[in-house]
Amino acid sequence: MSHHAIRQVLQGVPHFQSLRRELFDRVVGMSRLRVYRKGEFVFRQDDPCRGFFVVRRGGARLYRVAPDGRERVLRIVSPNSAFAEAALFQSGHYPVFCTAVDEGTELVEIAGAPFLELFRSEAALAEAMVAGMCRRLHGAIGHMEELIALGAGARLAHYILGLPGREDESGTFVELPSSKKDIASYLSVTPETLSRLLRRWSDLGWISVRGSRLDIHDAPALGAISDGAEGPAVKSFRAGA
Amino acid sequence: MSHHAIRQVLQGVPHFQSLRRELFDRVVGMSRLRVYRKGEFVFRQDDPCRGFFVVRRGGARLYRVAPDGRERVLRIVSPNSAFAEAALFQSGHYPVFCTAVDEGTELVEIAGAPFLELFRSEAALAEAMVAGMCRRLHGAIGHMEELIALGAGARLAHYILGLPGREDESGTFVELPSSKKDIASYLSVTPETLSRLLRRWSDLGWISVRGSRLDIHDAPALGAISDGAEGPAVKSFRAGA
DNA sequence: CGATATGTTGAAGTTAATCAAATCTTGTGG
DNA sequence: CCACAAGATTTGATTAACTTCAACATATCG
Repeated sequence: MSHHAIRQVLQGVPHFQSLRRELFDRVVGMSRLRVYRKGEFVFRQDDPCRGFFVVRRGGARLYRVAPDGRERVLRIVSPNSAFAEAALFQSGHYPVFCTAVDEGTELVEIAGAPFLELFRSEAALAEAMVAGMCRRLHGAIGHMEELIALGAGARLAHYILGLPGREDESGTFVELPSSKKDIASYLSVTPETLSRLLRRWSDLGWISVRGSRLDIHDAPALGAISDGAEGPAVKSFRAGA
Repeated sequence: MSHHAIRQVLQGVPHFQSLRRELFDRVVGMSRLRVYRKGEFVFRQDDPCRGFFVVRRGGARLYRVAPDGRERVLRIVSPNSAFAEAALFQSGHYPVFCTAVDEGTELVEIAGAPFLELFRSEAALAEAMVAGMCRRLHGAIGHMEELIALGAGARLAHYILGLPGREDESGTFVELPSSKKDIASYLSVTPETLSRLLRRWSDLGWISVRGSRLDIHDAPALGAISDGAEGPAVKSFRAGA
């Protein structure tokens, strides 16, 4: 029975934290769990929006394709995070493409129409959703600032430090949530540059790279880089007004 | 009597479009109009959030200040647009600084507390707000994509073409909504680079620059630039999956 | 086990930042 | 109304970061 799994996943999502039992159950009732193969499309740009999603296992890769075929990864969604909620309230079409990162990726899909209905009748849900979106908005702005103001090295360092770290007998490490190609696209650098940066830090003894696993040996050093040390960064201008 | 002015301004804002008369009147009732001097602070980062704003005349300049004093313009708000709504639902503190762009800038301030109360009790308002925020979110993501994927020239061209164009006996023109220094900061280029780009296009006969007024003589050429022609742009990668 | 995609490394070219300094604006006090 | 000071804008020369191009190495999948 997947209801239990669905319940478990949705409980972990901020959107539904403050929801009273009865409403939460209704949301669970309008949801279903689906398993995807690696690279399988979850939806395509301009598809009509059937609902939004929460990741249970694996990952979702949101990206856009330019007219000339180049693609840009906008977000890599990890377990327990929601995505595509905004599409519900917009044009009713998904504004991006979405594929599964790993074989066996599991997503909970919350049906759009019934959810919208519930949304309209329940202020608590509305407020929780709005709060969640504000968070996302600020996240996007933060990412934006990062990407623009800082050099490639700072972006990568910041990104790595932002990944959920795990512990091990060999120390702290993080797992890249997708291929290095995608990470590079997300950070808006070429795969070559990404590779070279990892290499440099590896040579400096700050990290070790084994496939998609990065062992962090000197987080403070990365922190310094991520705060603008070293990189080019637009030195911008001093206050005024 | 400023109520008429307030009513007039708020009617033009998407957030309140779908509101029935009675609710709209209540929103008007919790708003006040205020005039600012050039460069005057509207609020500072971390100030407690008293409410949010709509521009009636002039402009609002939202920016952040880095620890070392450098500032970055995140948004320049023009008449009939709202800002700082997100702060209401977040921590209750403004996440940025805001100053008035022009002498005599007029802003409508909608008081936060009563508005939130109304928001909680009125699903229609909630939905309109959410829709507005989704728009903003997509706007931010769009801006982000621009800033990152495209070169300085493409960003500027795109920005210019996005400004509201006016007509004149001498043709089409746009008015920069703030100083070139601020525009440069917003586009994340140095003032020097901005100046050089305008110069180049001016030499090519595509535009004429007279202070903050730009006459557009060859919009298609700018359009080509803004679509990635010329610029460096991360040539990224071809499809897959 | 071979084919295709991903990741790595090296050399060269370009964009845009930085540094330095001149010129133009704007607001102020005389 | 004019001279001056402060800031904004422009221009030139230099420099560094990152992309691009090319080629090799390593995975991954059928």
